[in-house]
Amino acid sequence: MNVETALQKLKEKGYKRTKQRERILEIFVKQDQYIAAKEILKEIQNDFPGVSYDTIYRNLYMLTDVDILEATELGGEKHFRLGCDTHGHHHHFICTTCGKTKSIEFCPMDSINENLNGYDVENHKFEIYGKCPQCH
Amino acid sequence: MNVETALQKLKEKGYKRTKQRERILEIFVKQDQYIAAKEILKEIQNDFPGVSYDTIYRNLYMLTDVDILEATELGGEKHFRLGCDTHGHHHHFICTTCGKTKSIEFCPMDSINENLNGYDVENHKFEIYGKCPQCH
DNA sequence: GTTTAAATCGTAATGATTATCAATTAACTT
DNA sequence: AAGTTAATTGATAATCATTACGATTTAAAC
Ligand SMILES: [Mn+2]
Ligand SMILES: [Mn+2]
Ligand SMILES: [Zn+2]
Ligand SMILES: [Zn+2]
Repeated sequence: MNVETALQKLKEKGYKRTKQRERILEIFVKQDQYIAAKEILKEIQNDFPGVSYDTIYRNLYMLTDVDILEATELGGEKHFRLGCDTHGHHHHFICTTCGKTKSIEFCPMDSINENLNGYDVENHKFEIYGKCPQCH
Repeated sequence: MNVETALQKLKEKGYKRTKQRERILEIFVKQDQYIAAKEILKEIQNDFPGVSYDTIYRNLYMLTDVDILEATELGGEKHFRLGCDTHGHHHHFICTTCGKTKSIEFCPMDSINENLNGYDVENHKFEIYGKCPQCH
């Protein structure tokens, strides 16, 4: 997904177009990896020295909510990345050094034959952690 | 695993037997669910009004390190549970209301045929979240 | 250009986790 | 049983991510 597509999606949902949002989206579009909130803040401060953490988190959560970003918890911090829209539901290998990801086109839920009768499944997480070829 | 077995394991590793450790282990042995650090603190304060958070965390991490406990991140907080030693490597359904778990005797890594050549896999996480029959 | 609700900023509060260090204690030695 | 010592704990403060909030600004609709 590119920045304009994302901003279009936001417009349709009634969100305003702001310079800060554009900038946040640019950061994510550029890199295929999970990024922590403080890294986003740091990056944005180049253009907007006075950005508030409130602005960062509010937007990250909002963008996750409208499925533009994906979130996960890495090393006790929330990390975000641009959602993959080139294919369907899938999972990721995540490099514990640089945060780059590789898609895993396999969902273990499809293979679950455990008896989960009586259980209400709301969500699931399958992530593989390690070193990518560049960091290995 | 029971408290005495766990304490024996600690002894073999050179850790001392303390009342606080016994108490922490008792809590975990009693319940088949993920518990947050602050809940452990609260529980232990009944017997040791002055326990320090340092004692709680140090022990939880140490017990995880020697494979007596398992840890995971739930809702932004570290949670711990007694490791399952009745069967081999497996995963869990986790109730998002009460923290109780159900073993899932299936590991998606066994079914991974993705090409991960050049990637160094260190770890993986597969968890299913939802409501258990009691909380449903 | 006016209006208005959304968004941002500046700043403070919260809450979990980590760190420090003096005092205590379990386990070993004599 | 008393002495020794390193591990452990308690009291407390620091750190760090995240959340909260009122005042100000701004995007976008009219
Ligand atoms: Mn992907
Ligand atoms: Mn289990
Ligand atoms: Zn990498
Ligand atoms: Zn439950």
